Amino acid sequence: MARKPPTTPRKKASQQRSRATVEALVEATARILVREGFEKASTNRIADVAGVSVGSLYQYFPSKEALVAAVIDRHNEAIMRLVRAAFAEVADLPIEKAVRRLVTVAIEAHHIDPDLHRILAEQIPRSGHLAEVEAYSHEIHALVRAYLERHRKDMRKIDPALAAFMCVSTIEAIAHNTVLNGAEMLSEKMVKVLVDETTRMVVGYLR
Amino acid sequence: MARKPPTTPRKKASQQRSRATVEALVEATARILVREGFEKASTNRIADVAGVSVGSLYQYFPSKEALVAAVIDRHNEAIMRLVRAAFAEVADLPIEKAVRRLVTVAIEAHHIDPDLHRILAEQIPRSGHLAEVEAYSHEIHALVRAYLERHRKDMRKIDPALAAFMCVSTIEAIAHNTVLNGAEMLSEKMVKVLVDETTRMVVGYLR
Amino acid sequence: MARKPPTTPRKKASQQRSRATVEALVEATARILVREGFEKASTNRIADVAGVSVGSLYQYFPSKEALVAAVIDRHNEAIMRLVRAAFAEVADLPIEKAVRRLVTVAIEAHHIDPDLHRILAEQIPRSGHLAEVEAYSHEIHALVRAYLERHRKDMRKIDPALAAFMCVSTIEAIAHNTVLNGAEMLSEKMVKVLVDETTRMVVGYLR
Amino acid sequence: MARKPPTTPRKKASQQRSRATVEALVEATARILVREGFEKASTNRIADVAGVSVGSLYQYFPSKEALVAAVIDRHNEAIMRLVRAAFAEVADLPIEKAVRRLVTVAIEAHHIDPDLHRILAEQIPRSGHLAEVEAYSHEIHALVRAYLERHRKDMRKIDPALAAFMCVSTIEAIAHNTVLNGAEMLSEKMVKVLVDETTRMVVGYLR
DNA sequence: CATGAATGAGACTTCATTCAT
DNA sequence: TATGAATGAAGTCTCATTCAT
Repeated sequence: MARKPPTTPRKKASQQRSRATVEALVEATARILVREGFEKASTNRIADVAGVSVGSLYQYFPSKEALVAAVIDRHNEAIMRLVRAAFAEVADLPIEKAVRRLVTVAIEAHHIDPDLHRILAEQIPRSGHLAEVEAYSHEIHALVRAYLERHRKDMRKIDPALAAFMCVSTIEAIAHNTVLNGAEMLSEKMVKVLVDETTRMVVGYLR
Repeated sequence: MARKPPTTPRKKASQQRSRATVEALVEATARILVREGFEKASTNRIADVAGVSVGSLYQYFPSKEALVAAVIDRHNEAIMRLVRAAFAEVADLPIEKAVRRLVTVAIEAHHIDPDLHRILAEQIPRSGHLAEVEAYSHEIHALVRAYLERHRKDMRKIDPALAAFMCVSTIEAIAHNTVLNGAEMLSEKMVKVLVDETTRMVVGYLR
Repeated sequence: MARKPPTTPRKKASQQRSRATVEALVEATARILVREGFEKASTNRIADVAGVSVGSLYQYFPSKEALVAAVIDRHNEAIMRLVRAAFAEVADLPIEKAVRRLVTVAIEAHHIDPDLHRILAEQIPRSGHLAEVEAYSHEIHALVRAYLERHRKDMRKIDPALAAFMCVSTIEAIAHNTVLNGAEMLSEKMVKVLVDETTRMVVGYLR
Repeated sequence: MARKPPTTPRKKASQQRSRATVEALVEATARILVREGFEKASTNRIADVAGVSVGSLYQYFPSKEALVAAVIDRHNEAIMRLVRAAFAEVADLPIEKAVRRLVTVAIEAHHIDPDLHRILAEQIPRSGHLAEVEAYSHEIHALVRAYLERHRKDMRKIDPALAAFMCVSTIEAIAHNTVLNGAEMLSEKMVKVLVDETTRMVVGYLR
């Protein structure tokens, strides 16, 4: 077993069939991860579920890690699409409105695929892709910080980096716990209440 | 779906030698988890590091899971000792003072063994240990809720369970991120700032 | 009570190479059973003798039991080929001739691979293989019973199932003991005498 | 692990407590063999069930094999007590009566502890005690042969050794199959029928 | 390019036996 | 002599990865 197998996709999947295969593999990995857990996600099983041979799997992904990395990436990209859009929307909105929107998006983002989210949260450290994931984290902090600096005059005096850290930590945690803690808190109404509360907490903090 | 191997210790260590062995095994597990990661924590390696034979390992722990469970428990117990003491101290203090103390304790608790904490939080497969961990989580929520109910007259009207959820999520997240984000935020002064900020956020929210 | 690991082959050997591997594994198992006994028949050793890797073994057989089951089956199938042919031959023969032929075949059948036969009879844990073995046993009883019913008019009045039980037990035991008791009783002449005696016993019983 | 550990009892169990311990160990072994199978009969488990420590087990039995051997011996002795008594009773009886009694005893003997009998039949080859067991087998053949020689004038001309082989094989097989085939054939009446039939077969053969 | 048979290191676990107390 | 903790060889089985076809 090679100590550090590469984790970047092997080729550009230039042809159509290739792309379909790659997609099938990533999808199969995600599904197995969610439905059967990390332990069961062997490369043979993944290839099987994807409907291709192990050989083909290794044609496109140099290692199992690379496959998991691709799943992580796909999921994070989906989240980031929501998040980036929300920040664009919100750039000129007043604090209260902006925060409310961002909190809502945070919860929505955790709803994209909660089970996958939970599994990936566990697997990321093992996947050797902390760096990529931290890039997303940094991006979010930067977005928040940019918003805060832009609206600094409507807030109390506070270091923007520190405030960003506080806000991101808080919102992320509440969204995470809300969604991952399962069915008990998922009613429409409950979500609305949580958005209200979180907004109140963050806005109160910033002012 | 999954077979559930037991995760409770196999026999009580009655003699002195036994207790030393058990202790050595748990300690070795924790050390390997921290220094080499979950993947490397094989039963043979654990026994090796503990200076005993695999046979002895299985004399006291019915599975690898049970060993990890013991580590989790030991760590959570250490945290809970701090936390319970803090709540006892704080029971009659006014909100501001109480929150400040609890935030401080949260950060201290994450400092008990930050590396182990990180591993346990990130790298341990949740399945199988959920029960143990949730028990502690519930206890903390209950403690916070009890405090809030006791001091309800000094706060705005708010559902105690909901408020507990908000406060625990927030404080826990900030403490977690503060400690786990590594060396950059660990200065005495920085910690004080973070305690101030978190206290302000939570107190502002409750009033 | 006991978990029941599967004992049926894991996948059909579709390609030629596969079939050779499967064959080699079953053959190796039989050889080790005979030459070194059940205890020595570890999966690693079997794979080794078969000239393949353990991995390949588990590609085709889900457990050690399954391998043993395959050996049993192969042996029983070989026996049953003789036995079925003999019953076909004998269907219309008069009792004396028929019994003589069947006794002879019973001894021949035990000669197919006497050492393997002994091991299978004596040393294989019954649990798990009972089903397969009983199927053959039932088939033999049914064949005998069918013959007896067909020739009922040449015999005394007797329950065919009971008579089948008596005849099969007797013939099987004598053939078994004859062959397994080793070299001392294997002379041509001795076999003839034993066939005579057994025939006399059984025919005398039926008439 | 020593290649060939001794299988004879280590000491004479001269004292009373010793004898009780030895008895408890043999009994525990038999019970585990019957109730949980050979696989579960580990020395630790045996000691546990016997209510003594493993250390004590090895005080009295030099190996697990020796323990199994003791069980085999105890069981065979019990059988042989019946058998010897029966032959004594039968020595001067006419053939028909004698055979009937011996067949009955054979079935009774198999009833002493059928489950243990079945397990032991499997384990004897592994136990390295074939020799002792064959001694019993020889004894039985000798007893039958002696009877046959004594009553030779009431039979057709036949080699006594051969006739003994035929009779023992037949009676043993029928008794074995009758008892081991389980509940379906155990009614009082059925046993009587089987005794009748077996007697008829054997007597018919001898005359 | 695809296939899937083959590989083999290594993980987990058991158990007969020894030996310090 | 009894105890039971400790040992470690050995067994079963999995799975990431390679490579002949």
